[in-house]
This record gives sequence, structure tokens and C-alpha cells, in this order.
Amino acid sequence: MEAETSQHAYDPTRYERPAVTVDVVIFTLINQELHVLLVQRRHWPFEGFWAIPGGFINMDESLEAAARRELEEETGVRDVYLEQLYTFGDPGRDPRMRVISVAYIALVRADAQKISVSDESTDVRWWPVRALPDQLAFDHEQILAYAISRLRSKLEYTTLAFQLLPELFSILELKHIYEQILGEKLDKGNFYRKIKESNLLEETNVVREGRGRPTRLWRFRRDRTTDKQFVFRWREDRIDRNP
Amino acid sequence: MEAETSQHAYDPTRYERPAVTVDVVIFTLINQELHVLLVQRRHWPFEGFWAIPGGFINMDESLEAAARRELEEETGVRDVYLEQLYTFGDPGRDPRMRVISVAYIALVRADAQKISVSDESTDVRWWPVRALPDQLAFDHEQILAYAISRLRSKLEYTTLAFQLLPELFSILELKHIYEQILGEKLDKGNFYRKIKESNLLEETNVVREGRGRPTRLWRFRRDRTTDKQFVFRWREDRIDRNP
DNA sequence: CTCTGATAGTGTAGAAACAACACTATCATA
DNA sequence: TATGATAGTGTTGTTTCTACACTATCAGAG
Repeated sequence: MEAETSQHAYDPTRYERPAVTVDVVIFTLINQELHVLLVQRRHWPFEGFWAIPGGFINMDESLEAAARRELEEETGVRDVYLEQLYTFGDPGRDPRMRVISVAYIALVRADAQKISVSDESTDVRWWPVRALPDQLAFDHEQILAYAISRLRSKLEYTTLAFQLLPELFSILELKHIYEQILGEKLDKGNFYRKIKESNLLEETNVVREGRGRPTRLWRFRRDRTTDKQFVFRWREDRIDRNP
Repeated sequence: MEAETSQHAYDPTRYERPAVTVDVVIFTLINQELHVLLVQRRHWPFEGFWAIPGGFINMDESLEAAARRELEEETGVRDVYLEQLYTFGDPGRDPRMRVISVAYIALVRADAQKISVSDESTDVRWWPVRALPDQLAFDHEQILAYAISRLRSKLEYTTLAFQLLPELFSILELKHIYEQILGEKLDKGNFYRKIKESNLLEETNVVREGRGRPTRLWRFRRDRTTDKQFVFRWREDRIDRNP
């Protein structure tokens, strides 16, 4: 039921309204390592602290559209993977006013990482998730921790990882991403088998020359005619608890 | 970054704000069948339509507190399982104004199901999820469908089902819940083994007399010293896609 | 030209998990 | 004491997982 918990029919002036923002946790791979985009705040509160990029929603755009707008403002990237993460709305999380923040996760390809500093921030940069700033603005540590945990757990039963790779890639590069995000080593042979059997990849005849034997490149099969789920193993931390 | 996408430092009057509501999809078991609580709307818009209970958030309560308040208003129940589901905020989902709705899932025990009609609704009742009203108010069909799908997928890798049972229950009652929510028959022997091996249950010496052999009752082990994940199988629809 | 190191990719065997279903156990009541 | 009903266990063939040994193909060193 919407807008009618009160005793009488709706009166739009009766309720004080919180502000609603959209924050976007933007991940990418740089040198095979998982990074996240943070902006350094110019103003009070949390002046000088690093924060997850975000902003107010417009009244005529959907939440996802707002997230895409933010994403494009920060990175110039369109058409990336975007997923709603969670909505954070504790009173007092912003000292200025009540703010409800709908958090999104975005995955940006390794080959599209130009970023731009806005007027509201003094700096923008990619931070490796293994070495983040000590403190973030607002409750953004909590948001970021939850985003990383969600990313890990989703990686195991979705095709998310492909969103981080360029069009063509080798199977061992893919394995490297999994190892990065899951934070553990995977068996080469078993990885090969699983990814091949999953039928998620399409072989190309592109080959990359390197030090050893030439590397066959593959692309993600987008027609989704996959035979099997692509799952590594059952893991405790698959459980995607709320924050 | 909060509240600072504009060109200058924050001016609270500059932005129009959406209304924010919390909707709670409340599940329970009645006669071993999964039911959901819906209220029938008294006023425009969607007068006479069934809707998910919900209401505006207060400025000084957290989102979860608002959800618990709604839940208690509708069912008089406290201390139930409550989880944030998703935030729905498309413009136009409410004809009166822009409404952002944070949806929650609640699981209510089978033995606590008293409900009360509020002034805003003409009726409240439990609907079996297998036979819901044809049309719901607002975008509530979408919310409800997503809630059911989330419930199904979470059931397989969490201990959610225990939230629907009374303190003591038999293993076959538990199996019945799983069958209800997953919508498929499970093998008795395999279920026994899995649930026993999971070490999630604690044997009691309470026995229920019935038609055949007496039934041993169990309780959910809350100390969480579980050896193993409790998982039925890998299923396609485990993937918990966004709506 | 052949050795070596580096990368790519395959084979395999033991272990564990799964699924199907047959089987035993214990009660009430006819 | 037979029968039906519910509770609970055993068993077996199949699939999946994991660890790790193995083969393959290249560049460059000697």
C-alpha cells in the first residue's frame, strides 16, 4: 500500500520527505587487479574524505537511469553492467539531512577507464580493493564492503566476470579475474574444463603471440545458449547476507 | 558522494524530493501452504485492488525500523525474519506523485497470524501464492513476483525455512515447507540425510503421537555451529536476477 | 639445432556428492 | 495378528569435484 498509512486520504503536504540519492560502486580491472572508483569530497561534511560517487535523483528518471547518469558523468561509459545493490537509509548517516541512498554496482571494462573530476570533488581515482583508504565518507565503508561481498558471491553463479574483460580474452585471463575477485587460487585444469563445458565461450581464430605457446582468444557467447550453469564450488561466503 | 552533484555546496531547498515508502511482503504458512498478506485499498488510486502493505517512512526511523513498524501494524508480530528485497522507484508507478518504495520480505511463523484491518483498507487477508488476485495495485505484481523468486532461491542456501516453522517441528514438516516453496517434490531419504548431516537441527526428546509411528520433534540449532552448508542442489533458478 | 623455460591445454584416478528407490521400524486400529 | 500409516535407514549406480601428472607449442639461449 502506498502513501496511505495515515488516517485519511492522501495529503501531499503532510509528510516531510527525505532526500534520495543514488550511489554507484564502480569496479574495473587494472593490471589484472580489481579496482573501485572513489571521489575525494571538496566540501563539508567529510571534506577531504574519499566517497562513492553519487547524486540526487531527478524527479522524472528511474533509479537505474539515475545510476547510469552518475556513471556516465564519472567515467563517460555507457552500456555497462549495472545492478542495484541495496538501499541505505539510516537516520544520521548524513549530518545535513535525512538521505536515503540507493546503491548500485557497476562493472566497467578494463579498456574504458577515463575518469573526470567534477566540481564537487578535488580528486577522482581508482583504488585497488586490497588497499582502500582507511576511512571513507558517510557510511560508505559499509556500502563498499557489501558491494565487494556481493560481487564475490555473484561471480560464482553468473557471468558477471565477462563484464570486466575486453571483447577478446584468453581463458587464463578469465581465470585470473576469478582469482582476483574470489581471493583464492583456482586449479588451471579444472578451470579449463569448467569454462569449456559451460559453453559460455565462443572460440575465435584470433591468437595472441607471447612468450610461450600462442594463446587462443575467446569471446563471451552472448546468445546465451549455454548448456550448464557456470559454478565453481559451493562456498560458505556465497551466502549473500544483508549488511 | 552525497548531495553534491550540483555545481555548488548543498542548498536543501533546491531539490524536489520524492516520497519514500516501505512495503513489506509478509509470508506465512497456513495449512502447510505458503501465503502472503495483502490489503484491499479503500481509496483512489487502485480503489478496491489488493496491495502489499506499506507506508511512509518517518524521518527519525531507519528503513528496517519502518518495515518492522508496518509489519507490527498489520500483524501484531515482532521479532520475525525481515530482509530488504529491492527498491522500486520508476516515475509514474504511483499516479499521485513520485514514490520510491523500499520493499522488504518478512517471514511470519505459522502460529502467529492474527491480522487487523486498518482505516485505509477495506479488507486484509492471507492469499495463497498459488492463487493470487488477478491484478494488484501499482506495480505490486512485479514486487510480489520478485519476492517469491527471492524466497525460493534463498531457501536453498540459507536457513530461511525455519523462520516459518514453530519452535518444534518434525523433519517431514520441514520437508513439506521446502516442497511448498520450491514447488517440487523432494526425496524423503535424501532430505533426511541432508538435513541431518547439515547439523542444523537439534534433537529434542519431545515426540508427537499420531497415526503411525511417533514423530520425533526437532528444533533449529541457533548457535550456528553448523558443519556444512545446507543446499539441495544446483538449480537454474537459483540465480537471483533483478526484476 | 637442440635445450630450456614459459605458457597453453588435456588426462586421469580417487573422493565426494547426488538421486532413485528399496528396505526396515514402530505405532494405531480393524 | 493383520493392515495401513507414518518414520526413518541402506544401497547402488552416476555424476561431479579435485588434485596433480601429463602433453603441446612456442621463443630464445647456447
